[in-house]
Amino acid sequence: MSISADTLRGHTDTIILAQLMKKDSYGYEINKNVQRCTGGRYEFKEATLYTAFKRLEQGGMITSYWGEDGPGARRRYYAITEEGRQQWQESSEEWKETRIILDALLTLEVEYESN
Amino acid sequence: MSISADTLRGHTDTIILAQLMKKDSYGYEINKNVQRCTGGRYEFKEATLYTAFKRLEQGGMITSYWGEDGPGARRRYYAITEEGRQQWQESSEEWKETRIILDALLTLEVEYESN
DNA sequence: AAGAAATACATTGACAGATGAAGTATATCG
DNA sequence: CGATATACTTCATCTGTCAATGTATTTCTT
Repeated sequence: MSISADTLRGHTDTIILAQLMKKDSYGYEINKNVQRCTGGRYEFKEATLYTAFKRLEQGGMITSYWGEDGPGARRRYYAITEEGRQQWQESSEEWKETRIILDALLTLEVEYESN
Repeated sequence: MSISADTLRGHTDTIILAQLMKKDSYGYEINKNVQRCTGGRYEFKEATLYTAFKRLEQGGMITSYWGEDGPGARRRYYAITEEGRQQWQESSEEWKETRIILDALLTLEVEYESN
């Protein structure tokens, strides 16, 4: 089974931020990581990925720099900012909440209990 | 904390189908149910809700009929079709998969293990 | 009885995120 | 030498969300 994009829509930015929490990285590598982490069930379309980088950079969540000129194609590396770390923190908290709510709404087996 | 719409985008149709799995219902009631189930953390905007009904009906997932003329404003009831039930089944399976994958991607604490 | 609030549905235009498609460039492998 | 992998970029288009606006009825409040 592969995961439809609309289901993950809205999580794109947080997924990228999560990757950058570990270390600076670049588009291609991040996408390979996502593929690996999901057992090949999901990958970003290139346009989605680079659109997200632009959005995140404009929002001050990440900064970018060109990698050293080694062999191979040039890479643009991204680094998460302090603001980005906070954003990731908030988004992943929200995810935990969302998960519970969606369990309730999609299956209707249980009602959501507030704390 | 309330849940941002973008995070739930893509789940709208499945949430509605889940409600209709129980019994026929109408827009206003479904939305009140969603509010109740989420402890007030989420509700559909009206335009979103009625857009979704139209989409689902055009896709053959639901059918609709006007409620009996009782007291109160007229209500358009919706009923889930066999196709809709199958769709709900698939979508909620997908949700279980998605949940695991997003846990991995958003927190990066674990890698997704395929079966 | 008058006015506010709740119930109930519908449409339209604008906006944001995702994406197909196309393009640029280098390195590696057979 | 051609195919494939690596790596980034932009643009036009599509889809779902939603603010705004409108219609209509009933119930609650004073």
